[in-house]
Amino acid sequence: MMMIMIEVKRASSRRREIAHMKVSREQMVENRRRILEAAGRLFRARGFEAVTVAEVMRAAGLTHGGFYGHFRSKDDLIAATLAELVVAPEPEPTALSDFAARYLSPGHRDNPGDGCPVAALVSETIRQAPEARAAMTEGLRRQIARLADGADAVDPKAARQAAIGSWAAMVGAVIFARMSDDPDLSDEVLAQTRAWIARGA
Amino acid sequence: MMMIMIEVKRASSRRREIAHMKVSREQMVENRRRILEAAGRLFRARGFEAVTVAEVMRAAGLTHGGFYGHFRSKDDLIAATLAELVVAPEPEPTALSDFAARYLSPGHRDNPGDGCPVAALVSETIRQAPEARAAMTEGLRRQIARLADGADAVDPKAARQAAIGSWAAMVGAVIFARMSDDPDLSDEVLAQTRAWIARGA
DNA sequence: TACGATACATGATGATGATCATGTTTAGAG
DNA sequence: CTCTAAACATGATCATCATCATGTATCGTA
Repeated sequence: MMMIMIEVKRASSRRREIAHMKVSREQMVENRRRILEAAGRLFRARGFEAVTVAEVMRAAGLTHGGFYGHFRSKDDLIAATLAELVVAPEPEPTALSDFAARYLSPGHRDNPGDGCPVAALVSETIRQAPEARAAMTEGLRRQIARLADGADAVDPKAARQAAIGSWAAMVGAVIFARMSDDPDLSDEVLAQTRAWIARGA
Repeated sequence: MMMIMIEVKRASSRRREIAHMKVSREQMVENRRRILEAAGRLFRARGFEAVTVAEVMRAAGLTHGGFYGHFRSKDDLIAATLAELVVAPEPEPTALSDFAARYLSPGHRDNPGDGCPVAALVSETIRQAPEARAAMTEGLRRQIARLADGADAVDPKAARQAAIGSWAAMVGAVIFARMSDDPDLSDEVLAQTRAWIARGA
């Protein structure tokens, strides 16, 4: 859930130094990583549509022209970013209630850019290209499995039900909390959802 | 949750008949209603960004030029549409479990255009103008109150907690179900969330 | 009944942003 | 050490909108 901050200043000055330069193979790999990292942060913070290709490249310390050397299209970048964010990470086992406590915290609500990509992007992913939906669907499968492992239920069926219900509630609650323009209601949604989940985990 | 279908064909031919015509006061009121109706359907089906002003007007049987006689801007239309969809309707009392059963049905999942505006649009509303967020927040308040009324809980505190937790789970589950490209997983999310809510309602 | 305001149609305008075209330079093959 | 292809920068292009400008015909007032 946390994110490595990249040094934008450094990247920016580096760009000047290496202007008009073919870059080493490892530098290119590093550049691709930066692009995905920047895209992950920007997409989560502002959504797929609102973020421009040029902006992602700038945040990665490059200019817009080089983009199509790394990705076929913006759709391609979106799919790759989702794959990176939701299917690449190794799932760590966690107790469901611990996870819910962190997930439903004001800190998470207030920092979408380095928060859960599902809460930030599921809804938009509905209308994205098949590859993007596939990545998000795979992420959903894994998250359900992970939470079912961390649920203390009597049997696997009950664990899976708790995982699905709790996960839906967590994501819904964070979306509500981010949308609300009333801070008290926002806090209440987080706290009550957490209590509601604890009651049945 | 249901919607009145407007006769697009009829509206379209009517447009031809009344080309270049100042319209009666009641016709203008009717036109505004049609615009909001069309916007409600299109926004829910495809999101705020993907729908163009011209398209809304066309669906309402008019052309793009007249739009600014009714609304100050597209943002203004968005706010007005949300107000219409989520705060205007008179809340009918419903048992929470009955409501959840309808809400978590495949029929609702498969017809966003005449389905719940919250499931379709909360997430995008986070980045909309203050008026839009205010309308959606007010809708959230009312829905929580309505569901709390319909919950059979021992005390009002428990009812409110059940309302918030269940509502977050319902919206999250419908979003998941719409996003999933795996029909089995999609169905499972709906069914399990419904069971999970029933367990604690 | 005549006229002025208005509701809408048609046709710009201007900005934005994805994608392409071209140039420069050096990494890395030979 | 040479050359060539690659990687990125700069500068188009082209489409898509939101919004504005103008014209027309009728509604509703006087």
